[in-house]
Amino acid sequence: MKEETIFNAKPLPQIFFEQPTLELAKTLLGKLIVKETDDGITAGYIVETEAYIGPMDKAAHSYNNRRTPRTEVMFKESGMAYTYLMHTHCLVNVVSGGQGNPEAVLIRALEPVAGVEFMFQRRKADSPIQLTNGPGKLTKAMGITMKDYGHPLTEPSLFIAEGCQPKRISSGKRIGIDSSGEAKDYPWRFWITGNQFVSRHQKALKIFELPE
DNA sequence: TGTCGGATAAAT
DNA sequence: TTTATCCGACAA
Repeated sequence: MKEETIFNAKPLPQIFFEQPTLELAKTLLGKLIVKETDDGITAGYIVETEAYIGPMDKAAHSYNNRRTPRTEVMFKESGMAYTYLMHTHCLVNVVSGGQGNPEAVLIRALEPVAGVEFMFQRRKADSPIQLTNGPGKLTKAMGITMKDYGHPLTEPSLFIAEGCQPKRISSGKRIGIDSSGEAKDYPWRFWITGNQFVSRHQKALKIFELPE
């Protein structure tokens, strides 16, 4: 698996991104995210996501269809990268919801698969677990920056590929949005049940068993 | 636990 | 011009 998997990894087609945001947030789990830079390739399985459904979600930057230079890409077609800065950190989302409907899925944690040596070069960490177990950590480890804003994830040098199918998915409240009114309790955080690379442990509100 | 960093956008 | 944010490093 590893290098050969990556070498052969092909971007998923556009149609993959054209599913409802909550479905996409779940089906992204276990998929491979791949980034190519001058250093080489890094890749990891997505193990944690959060859905943001702009028009009715107070926690989303695009709440109430708020349209600014920052959120502009969320109004475009599904499958683009929405990167933004949170203090000093870059975070990456997958745009969803279709053109004119500003929704997105935040990538919150990865299980490193390839290019771990490059990740350690970019980030100080004691173990591979610490390398990509948070939304700001994984972008730094993979070299994802604001230059990736608006990049279609169906094409190199930043794309999503087939990975592995999780057996169980947990859902719970999203992280870090405590001042977003009723939206703070929406169960729109998803993670692979039991995975070591998830950013923060939390009691699951619901567990989904997936077919083989 | 708490502080601070320093882009973007809302609130004042 | 001030405050808040989908976070993380470090101090204590």
